Amino acid sequence: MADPRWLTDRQLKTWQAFLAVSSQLNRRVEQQLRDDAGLSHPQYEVLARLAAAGGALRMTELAGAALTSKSGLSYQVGQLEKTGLVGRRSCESDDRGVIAFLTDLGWSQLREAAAGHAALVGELLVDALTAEQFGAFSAVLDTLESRLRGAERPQRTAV
Amino acid sequence: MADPRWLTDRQLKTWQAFLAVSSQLNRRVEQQLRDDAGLSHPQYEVLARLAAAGGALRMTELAGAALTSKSGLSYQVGQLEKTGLVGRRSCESDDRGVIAFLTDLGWSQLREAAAGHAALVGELLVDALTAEQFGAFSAVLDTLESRLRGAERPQRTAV
DNA sequence: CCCAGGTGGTTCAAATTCGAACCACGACTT
DNA sequence: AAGTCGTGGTTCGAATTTGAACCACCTGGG
Repeated sequence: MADPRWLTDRQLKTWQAFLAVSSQLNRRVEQQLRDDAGLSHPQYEVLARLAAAGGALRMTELAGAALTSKSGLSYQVGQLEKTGLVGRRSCESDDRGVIAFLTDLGWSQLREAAAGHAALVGELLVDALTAEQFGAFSAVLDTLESRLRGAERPQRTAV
Repeated sequence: MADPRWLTDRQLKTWQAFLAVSSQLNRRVEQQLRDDAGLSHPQYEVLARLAAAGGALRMTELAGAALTSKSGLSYQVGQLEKTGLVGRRSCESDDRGVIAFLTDLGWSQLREAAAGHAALVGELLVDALTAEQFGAFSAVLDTLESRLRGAERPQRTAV
């Protein structure tokens, strides 16, 4: 193979900044959720998704954005079940299916955690940027997201 | 406390897109490194930092951008030592210190992994965006990074 | 009806992660 | 020189993560 591709300093620096920001943001959010509501970030995500879907969702749908693996999801839902924030019931139309749903306790815990979470994200991500920057950032993420979704395993470089 | 802050749909969606992109990118990179060179992403980061510093660095410096905790770093360096990619020697000027350094094998493994890594990051992050988008993205990350570094624990919301 | 193949979820073992506790040493006081 | 405090790294146990193996069930074809 010919001359392999290299990244410019700027490109490399950007990539590293992305990693650093990502790691730091996660750390902060994790800490806030832990302190405010005793939840881990993955757990909060589960609750939030359930709430966004009206309170119940099939496991597969929950696994959607793949913030975690299938088994990881099973584990977290298991933890949330132990603490009584969600419950499981089987799916009527498909006996294999399992539906996770928010309990009353789950709803209220989520409500509590959500305020602090929104405040933190607002502070770290929104307030830190100008409206213009935020718009550009948002657009870039959309682009990247769809690009990433598209080619799971780009074996072929064919255009 | 008065009316808690809420995020707009757009803001929330952006935050979620960030999480998704971050998670997906990590997954891809992890897979490439594993396939190409049998390294995990944290391990690659260690090698890359060592190389960037000329081949050796103190543990503390390595822990720098906090992609992992102190103990996590100890663990990974331990793994790399087992496979012979790095070595440890004590620091002359400070007996507490430990200096990790790249072995010859480490250099060559890194060289191999680096090409594929650069290609992948180039493809997923650089090629996916217009030059203009990339510039904006880069600027935003710089802003966020410095903002995150600044206030470790924003107890006070004072403006 | 029965079988092959695919999907939805869980379970298992192994690897990794984190924070807390810990040890050894340097720096500064007295 | 002894004492105290802060720093650099490692070690420990507990929690989490992952992919692979597995089981139960649906779907389509004989």
